[in-house]
Amino acid sequence: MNKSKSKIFLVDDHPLVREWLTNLIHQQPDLIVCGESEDVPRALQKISVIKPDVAIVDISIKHGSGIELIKSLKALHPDVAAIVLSMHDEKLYAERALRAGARGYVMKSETAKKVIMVIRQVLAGKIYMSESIAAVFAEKFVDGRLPASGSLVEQLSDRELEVFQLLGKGYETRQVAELMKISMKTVQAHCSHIKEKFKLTNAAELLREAVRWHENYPTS
Amino acid sequence: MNKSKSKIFLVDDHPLVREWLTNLIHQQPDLIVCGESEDVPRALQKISVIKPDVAIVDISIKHGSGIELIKSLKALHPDVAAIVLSMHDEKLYAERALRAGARGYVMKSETAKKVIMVIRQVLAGKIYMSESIAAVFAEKFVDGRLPASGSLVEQLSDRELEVFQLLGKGYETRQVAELMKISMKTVQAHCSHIKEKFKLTNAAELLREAVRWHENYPTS
DNA sequence: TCTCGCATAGGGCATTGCCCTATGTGTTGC
DNA sequence: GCAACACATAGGGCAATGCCCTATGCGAGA
Repeated sequence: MNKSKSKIFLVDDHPLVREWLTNLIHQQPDLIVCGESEDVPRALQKISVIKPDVAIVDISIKHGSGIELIKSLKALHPDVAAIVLSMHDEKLYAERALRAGARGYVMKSETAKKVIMVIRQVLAGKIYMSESIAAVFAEKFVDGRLPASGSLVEQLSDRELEVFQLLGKGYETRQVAELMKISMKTVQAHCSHIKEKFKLTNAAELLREAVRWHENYPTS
Repeated sequence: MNKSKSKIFLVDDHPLVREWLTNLIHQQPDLIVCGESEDVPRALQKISVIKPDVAIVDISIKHGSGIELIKSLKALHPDVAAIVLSMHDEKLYAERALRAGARGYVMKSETAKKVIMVIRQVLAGKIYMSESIAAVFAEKFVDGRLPASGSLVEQLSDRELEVFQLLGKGYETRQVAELMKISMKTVQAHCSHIKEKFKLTNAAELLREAVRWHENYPTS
């Protein structure tokens, strides 16, 4: 049955990007786009029906983060290989994504050729990451303990980072809770942990740092 | 000379997006991509030679912001109409972009059809913005006649500005009150007035604006 | 003088911040 | 395989703050 094409599912809230990917993939004789979705809940729903071979996921999608989707995928559909397609610099998210279970990480600034190459590698059972990310991983293997050599933000857990980003956009605690679909209490707990990690003493300083960071690394 | 197509110049550091736009534009009989660039300096250089009709600019490009590019374009090549194509929520940047001289603002989450529509509107000499952004502008025109030239901060009274700056530094209301040797109640009143003037709805947004302003205009 | 913006501040209720506790779930280490 | 740990989740409870309304004194203009 070599005739059957490998099925790719797209999760991205930019129609632009979905169109581009669809075109690109349909130019390949052995690949086909079997579905797409704009948000996490519908992505999970469709994927459980369609059972694609690969899911290409944008990190910063509406209604839940791409990282959460990848974790869910790994738990619910371990046969579906996730590839992250992000517009963000890989240093910020690649490690989190791969830890969450992604099998590839490509930036949107890469060429079309490379995207296809990554899909093929992942279909072949390999994991793709850029040389620079591979170097970071290797270093951490050798070194062992990782005392957050880069920015403090790397010390944050995935959910803490999400809260931090939303705060940076100017959302209140209540709004963050609604967006993340969790209790305000949990958001407050995340805030508390972020403050500990960053050695901040009050909510105003947390807000300031979140906004500062957001100014330098705008997300979605 | 109806044969000559309108020339579009692309400034975006994502090859993906440039490819997509090029394809899209070349499907139109009256439009053509006349050049592209990944960063601000080379964009300015090429534009001064090519003299396109429209420049489509990503806000968050490497090596200088899109806003700065638009300001330069307006100063150096006022005949080149700038359209911002951003992946960021318009509330965050649309106003800044339009103030800087952009004649259109489209999010990358819009459809291809809309992008082309905006290009055509701008070529026709119109300014395009979404309904929600237009509403914000209209409100500001009707409600408060804005000195426009320069920052909104000029609308603030002296004490309000002091509060605003201290908030931007990450002080809490209580600390601001202590530093200014006034009651917390007064600080809250100042905050309330600032929020009115800036049309902010809650304390988190006020904090965000204060920090942003502080980042751009550091005081003492 | 009357009005208007500004700075000051209190009252009062809803909301939030902040500290403590707690549970379930992975992961890591032995 | 069990213990320890980090993480995500969330409730309880009190103090602090946010936010709306009201109020006073002051100076600048009409």
